[in-house]
Amino acid sequence: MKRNTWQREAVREALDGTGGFISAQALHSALHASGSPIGLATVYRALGDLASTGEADSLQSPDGEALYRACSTTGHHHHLICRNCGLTVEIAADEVEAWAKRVAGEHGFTGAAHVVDVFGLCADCTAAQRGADERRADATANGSSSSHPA
Amino acid sequence: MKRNTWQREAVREALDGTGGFISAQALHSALHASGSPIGLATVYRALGDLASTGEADSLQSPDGEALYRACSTTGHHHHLICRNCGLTVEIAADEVEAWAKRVAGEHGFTGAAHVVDVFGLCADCTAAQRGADERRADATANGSSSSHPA
DNA sequence: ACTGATGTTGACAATCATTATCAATAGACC
DNA sequence: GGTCTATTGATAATGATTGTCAACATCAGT
Repeated sequence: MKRNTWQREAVREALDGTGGFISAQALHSALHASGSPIGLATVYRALGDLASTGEADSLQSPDGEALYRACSTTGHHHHLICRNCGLTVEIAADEVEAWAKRVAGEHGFTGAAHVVDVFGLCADCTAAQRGADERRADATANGSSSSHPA
Repeated sequence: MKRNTWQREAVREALDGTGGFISAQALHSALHASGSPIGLATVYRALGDLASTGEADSLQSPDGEALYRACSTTGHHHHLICRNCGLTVEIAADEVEAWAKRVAGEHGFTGAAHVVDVFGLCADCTAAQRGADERRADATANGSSSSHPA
């Protein structure tokens, strides 16, 4: 049988209280910081459960960490994520759904699923960044790798 | 200075000889199997280099592994990947590019980048699967998790 | 409220991918 | 060939995640 424990609730609430995506480790730290003695393994389990129930979305950060987020829509949707502050906006993408299905079909693929996420700098971070850029004029290119996203 | 070593060539060729995406570990095993004494660390380094040069694309598998692939187009493109056999088709997605840029703009985001990949079953695997489904009538739902892709 | 069966927890060990270390090696240019 | 130094590779180190298992807490029935 499925039991309700304060630990699971704690994880759910902590996740709700977070604007964007957060890693299991970070969420555990946050909970600890706010006085909860919850164990790391439990956080992982709770997040896994939430993700499989559809109550939370998960994605892989470019450095291989799993990130979770409590989403308002239980249905299908995508994300627009600020790569600086983590602010996340849920977006519908009917066009893209259709496109994915069509492209898959054109190549004989069935059971099409897709991963679609947009990363960028939110308005606030863009402003902050611009300020920073003006202050320092070092033209050093950023060394970030992560080829695929573009 | 940048030196040319047979190791880097070996990795490049092994990657070229692979249809779809492959993990660093798997590529290393493959190289070993074909008699190359190349070291694991070197495979990681070579793949990292290829990825940062744009000669290879990389993405995160749902279980947190980094997968690499030698792509014909050095420019920007996306992938249609068979989740069963790994067959990969490169696809252009101008519509999606435009969509991503527009959505980002609508929410005040700048520097929009995106991750767009379509997973499915290729024609061959679909056929094979259908055959298998007919043979066994166990209606057990698949237990796969991985919430987000849809 | 009491109790028993069992789902759940949490500390820790184990695993797995990836990165760092560093002495030995081998390209590139003379 | 000789020198300089980027590169290699065996191994240790790191970091995220999962497995283990005894102790515990929850829920249903009383």
